Amino acid sequence: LWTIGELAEEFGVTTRTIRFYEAKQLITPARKGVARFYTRRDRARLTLILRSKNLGFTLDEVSEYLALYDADPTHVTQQRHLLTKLDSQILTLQAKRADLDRTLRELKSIRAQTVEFLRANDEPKGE
Amino acid sequence: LWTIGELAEEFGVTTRTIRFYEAKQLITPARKGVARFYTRRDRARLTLILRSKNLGFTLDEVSEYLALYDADPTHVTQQRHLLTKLDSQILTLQAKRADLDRTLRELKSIRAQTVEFLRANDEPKGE
DNA sequence: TTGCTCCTCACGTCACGTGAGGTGGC
DNA sequence: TTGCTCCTCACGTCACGTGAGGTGGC
Repeated sequence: LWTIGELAEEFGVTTRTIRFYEAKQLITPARKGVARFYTRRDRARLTLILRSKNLGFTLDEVSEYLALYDADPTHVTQQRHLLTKLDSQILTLQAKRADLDRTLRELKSIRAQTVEFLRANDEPKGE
Repeated sequence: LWTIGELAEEFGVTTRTIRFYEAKQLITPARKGVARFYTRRDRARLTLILRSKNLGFTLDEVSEYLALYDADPTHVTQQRHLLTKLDSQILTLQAKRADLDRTLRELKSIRAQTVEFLRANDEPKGE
């Protein structure tokens, strides 16, 4: 079991952030007295939350996303619904990756031009 | 020249969003009377703003990013500063892409398992 | 005159940041 | 007793959303 401070430091977020996710019912830690204690499952969910947020999803979307992981594989209709959500999520992420790659190419191009400029205008003061 | 409504529809944002970027001094459209009119330069900046935001940057960061595009290539020290910023931005984006690829692989794995489950449990009702 | 798009406040929302003030166990 | 970490309000902030009420030109 981990304390909120340990988790916060390990994941590079504030304790406020972790408590906020609890208020949104994304994580439900155990209590000993008034203090919170987190299990391995809570840590796994926090990993998924932070990664999803880093990809630009809202906490409502993350909530649905977490449900995909918890999905009970009993009912076929449920699984068909899951498949639809997965496909749409995958398309969204692929579009985002295309944006990201385009921006990276542009930045690298600007970088190359800058390096070339510096090479050309480098004043050999030390000689 | 474009009106704010034309730009909003073309870029899939609200007019409120475009006016907000003006308040943050990211875009400075011309005025005819009280109405705003946007040039090709304004459109180009809006493209960069929206793409950067989609990658998770704040408007303050976008403001710096736009400055990289406008950077006057006259002074060497300025260019060295630009190079530092470019390298840090490139590293950030590469980390983000790693996160994105990891998530995509996981979603595709869950998808494959779901498809397999549906294949195995498919009830041949129509026969 | 009626529609349409434009405008300026201004309050609401989401995801936290940031103190304020207080409690519990080594 | 002093430190440290934990706690619960509660107001502030950022990037807009969402009306409220009003103006201008085809």
